[in-house]
Amino acid sequence: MARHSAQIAGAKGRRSAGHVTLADVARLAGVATMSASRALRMPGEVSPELRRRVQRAIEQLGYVRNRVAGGLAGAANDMVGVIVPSMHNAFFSATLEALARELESRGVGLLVANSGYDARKESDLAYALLSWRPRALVLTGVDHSAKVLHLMRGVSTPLIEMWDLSPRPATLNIGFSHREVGKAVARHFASAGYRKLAFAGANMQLDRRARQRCAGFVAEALRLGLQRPRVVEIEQRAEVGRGREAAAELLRGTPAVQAAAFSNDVLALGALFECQARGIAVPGRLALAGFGDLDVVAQTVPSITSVAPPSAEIGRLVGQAVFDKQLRDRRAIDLGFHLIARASSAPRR
Amino acid sequence: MARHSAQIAGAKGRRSAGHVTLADVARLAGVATMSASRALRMPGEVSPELRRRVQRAIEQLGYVRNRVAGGLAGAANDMVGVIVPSMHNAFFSATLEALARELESRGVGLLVANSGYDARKESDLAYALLSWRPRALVLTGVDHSAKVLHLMRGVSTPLIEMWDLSPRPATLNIGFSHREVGKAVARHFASAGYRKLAFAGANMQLDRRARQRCAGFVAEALRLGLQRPRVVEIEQRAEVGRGREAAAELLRGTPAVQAAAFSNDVLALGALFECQARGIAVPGRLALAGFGDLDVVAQTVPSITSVAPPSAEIGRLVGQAVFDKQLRDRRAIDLGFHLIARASSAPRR
DNA sequence: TAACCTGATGTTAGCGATAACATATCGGAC
DNA sequence: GTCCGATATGTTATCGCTAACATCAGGTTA
Repeated sequence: MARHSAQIAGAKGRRSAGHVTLADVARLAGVATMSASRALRMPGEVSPELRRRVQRAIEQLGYVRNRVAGGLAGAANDMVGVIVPSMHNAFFSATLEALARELESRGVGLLVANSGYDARKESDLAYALLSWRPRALVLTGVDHSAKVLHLMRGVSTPLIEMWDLSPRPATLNIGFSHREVGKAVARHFASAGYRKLAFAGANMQLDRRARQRCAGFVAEALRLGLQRPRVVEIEQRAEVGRGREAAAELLRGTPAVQAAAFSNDVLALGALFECQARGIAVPGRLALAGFGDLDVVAQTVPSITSVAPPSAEIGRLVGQAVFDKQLRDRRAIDLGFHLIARASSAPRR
Repeated sequence: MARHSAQIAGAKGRRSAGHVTLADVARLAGVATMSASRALRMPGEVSPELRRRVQRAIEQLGYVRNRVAGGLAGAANDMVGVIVPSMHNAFFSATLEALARELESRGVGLLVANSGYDARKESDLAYALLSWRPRALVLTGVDHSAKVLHLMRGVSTPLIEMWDLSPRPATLNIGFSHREVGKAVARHFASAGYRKLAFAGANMQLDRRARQRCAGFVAEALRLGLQRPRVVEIEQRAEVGRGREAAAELLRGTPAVQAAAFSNDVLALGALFECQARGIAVPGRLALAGFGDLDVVAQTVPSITSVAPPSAEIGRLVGQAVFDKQLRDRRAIDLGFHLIARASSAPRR
């Protein structure tokens, strides 16, 4: 490790290895390190002359601020850690993008990790992220292993949970009720005249939110006096191919299902394609509804009914909560959702 | 927030604010701070007794390692900065996921930012990421503003460029040739008997890779003696709706286009839906091909021909390059791509 | 028994920045 | 001319950890 940053001083060579430090800048500018630091962080509080000299030295040396050192020294560590179950998922990407935008505007970085819906991995990742001393830790969902909660007890980092609401939140929850989503879809089908319903969900053992949507759907159907919806569980991640299989499965059974809700638009899309391949009329013979309001489901033929979650809104609000203690002290923020009725579930007859 | 984890612990309570430090742990364990540090980082080189005592103290106090301090002290700063044009894009998500997996296995974090295809934003973000002193900086593409390159000159951080190959790489490039992709699609159409070709691309002013695919497509069509393909430029981001519009536009012209390539599967998908809506036979009246090999295009009816980029492979290799200097010294790694012929471009007649 | 390893643990001195405090410097009021 | 306060800059002491070196047993070897 290069340690001799000797600096002949008279001839001001740049350190051969490593980065330029603020002290190097200050030396070149002929001022104290602290003055250089101030010139950078509070340009309004130093003389124009000092500002100019420091600026010139910075450009000359190619100095890049070192936030690691800054973080240690007491300046807030400007980073936020986020764990999502999957980055591949368009929902979470939209949230991440909005969150990143919100944070960037205040010079805060985004440290992301994905748990792959694995609780054990989630707690490992939470530890890893906390070891960077982020300003806040953001987790997806509200059901975490005891290990994660125990971890959080030892540190002063605020925890924010997103994309779901807990019945009894122990920290800030920003999301919406997946149970209500399921109920809304069931009501929608019922009011459009469909009586024989079904629900197909992927990854429901691991994805509590999908499970909740399913439970809400079934409960509401029963409450409305319909027969208990058939539930098809797919033990894998949501993929279009799985949606096709689920649709094939639903079409096999008797009595015939009239309307099927899916835990995810990706599955609903697959179901539509399966119907197209078999020449089954949608919604005539089978009505469909998804979840997520992916760009694509509005454009299919027929277009697919879906529920739009407030993905970007969640990201934005989480970003604000990072900086706003008052906001963080609210226990739960329900951002709601929108059911968007489209051709795939047009009223019967 | 529950704060009173007071720990009467004999006499020595935990510091009222902030986190537990390694010194606290060492004190409780009755050893020197350095010994605790060693017990954590090189458990094989300390006595079992010491390891046990430190471990117990850590559990008792809920100590969480502070990598910020570690980073400053000289241990490699275990973080990698990545800038992608968009997180919403499934291609880059797959790369990020693979990269994250590769890094996590070695305890390295992923600091991500998205530039939104904006060069100015990219250079700002590059600065912000570098200020965390990452182990490496990973950028998407090979065309960066002079500002970014100037920035890199001042620091010792390795730069890795991914998802494209430069004709004269100045740093490690891990990707494939987008020009070759365009050529391959043109050849595929030609060999399937299509003579009148077209290319529709989104965001081509900003997305050099899409531009290259287009250029390759056109060049190859000409080389094969076909007439110059019609090119439709969409001045926005790729969306399914834009694909529908592009298809409508293509179907309007004369002479009739027989086969259309799209810069992105999302557009191709839209084009298929537009054809479905208008009752236009695919591939009978119009053949289609996309790029990206999204999960969904294999399942549509008819399925859509696409080019599969090595998204995950790129992430994996970038992850390896971060740790492997020898790998990094290679200038370019061409991972190639696969054209997957499907029903949407089946041979004519 | 002294000189010499060897392996385990302790001590010291930073890493690069910033908070808190100390010290100019200047103009104006008396 | 002296004293004051306001503003601008410099000094010192950390922040929490780890590299490098120092120390100290306990067992060899001659």
